[in-house]
Amino acid sequence: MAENIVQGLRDEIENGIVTNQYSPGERLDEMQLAKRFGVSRTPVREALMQLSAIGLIEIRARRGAVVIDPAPHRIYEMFEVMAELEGMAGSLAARRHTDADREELLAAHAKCERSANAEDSDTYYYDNELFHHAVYAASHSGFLIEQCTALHRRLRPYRRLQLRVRNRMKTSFSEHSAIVEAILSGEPEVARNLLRQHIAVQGDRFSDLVATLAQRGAERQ
Amino acid sequence: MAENIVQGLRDEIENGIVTNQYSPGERLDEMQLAKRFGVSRTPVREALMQLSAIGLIEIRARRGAVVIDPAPHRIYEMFEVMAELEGMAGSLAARRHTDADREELLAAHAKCERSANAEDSDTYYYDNELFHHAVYAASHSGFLIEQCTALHRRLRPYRRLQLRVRNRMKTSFSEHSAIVEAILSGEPEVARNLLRQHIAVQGDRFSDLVATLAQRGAERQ
DNA sequence: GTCAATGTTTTTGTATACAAGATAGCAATT
DNA sequence: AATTGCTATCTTGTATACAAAAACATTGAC
Repeated sequence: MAENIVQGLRDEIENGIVTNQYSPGERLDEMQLAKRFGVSRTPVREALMQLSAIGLIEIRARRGAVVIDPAPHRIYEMFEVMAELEGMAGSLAARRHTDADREELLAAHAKCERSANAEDSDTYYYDNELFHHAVYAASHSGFLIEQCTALHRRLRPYRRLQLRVRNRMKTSFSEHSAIVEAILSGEPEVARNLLRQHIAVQGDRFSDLVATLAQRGAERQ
Repeated sequence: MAENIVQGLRDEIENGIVTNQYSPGERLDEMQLAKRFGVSRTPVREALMQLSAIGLIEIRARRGAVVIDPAPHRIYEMFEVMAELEGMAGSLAARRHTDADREELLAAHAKCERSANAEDSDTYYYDNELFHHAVYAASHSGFLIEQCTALHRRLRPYRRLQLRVRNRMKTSFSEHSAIVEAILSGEPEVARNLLRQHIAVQGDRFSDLVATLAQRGAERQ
């Protein structure tokens, strides 16, 4: 579990939250986690502290930590900001990408094509992450890459839900094609707008999101 | 120092970093901080953990915490992202602002005018923060407000430095006027672009930034 | 039978103790 | 005189202990 216990705990718990193993609203008991991972409360507390700083859990004074359960409109807002940041990354990528970036982007895009054709949503989910990271990397802005990566992580659970919607994979892939085209042909504003559209949860996609959230809530009961 | 010790320590230390009391690169000794604030190492460690998650300090395994010393180009990247987020806030504000938002914005703008005319850079620094927060608030996107506020905080030390540059206050204020105009007359794209320009560290302003950073470095010696 | 009050238990918050790794200083050898 | 290796000390990382607050249950009264 990594050389650093706290780091490892943080990742482990974060993963548990992202994979819905710890559900939104669930209380995270320090002692329980400590016993489960075979450590004392101290590193557990420090890991929770970090998750709280990231915004994944909330620590209320003397009442312990609970997994944050954001309202649908808040998730919408998060996607809205993500859309803007990815648009920015795409715009910079169109201007700054190197040959190596080009290869990375095309490779990720090819992987997405395979998994989309195979209708394999788990693999597509993973390949899609590769694709987006390739765009971030091509922006060559270290800080932007960090911000995008962090927000992308935080939105993981919902992104996964969205893939359940019918045909979303195919649509997503064809949007990717246009994005690749815009970036590689060096059109910053086109790339920005396409990425914005690609990420934003607009129109029907918002009701889809709310519906899948409700479904997940029901599955938990 | 707040009801929550850890929270208080975090703010206190963060403030120390922002005001350059703890200089970039400086080692933060847990025992020293504990003695200074009259608490044990435990809450100090937890506060440092949080600062590390925010990105203000770096904790290297078994080597303690040091204040992060970002390279100029990284600060530039941070302003670049800030420009984009503020642009987004301005765009949303132009579409969504209420009468109350309008009052807030105009009030903050008037305060800026007074402090700019008085050539009082300390007051202007503060009123300028009010103004930008008024823009964030008018966006009515809770998540965006949080992100903007967090990044704004992190950029505080450099923002302060920039006001030292000759005439920056007057220029800043006249840019504010155009921004207010665009937001209140409901022109999202104009507001976005004006805010982007207002924040971005472009052209001469980048060399000004590097110069003032160097100056501050010299003052520390 | 229900509500309230009090006592118990559980859990968080902080302090301290202990272990292990890193740094620095000193000595010895080349 | 410089470099390397060893030892001592200092600092971090983790565990445990103790205090205080909140949740919970039990008992008694209406």
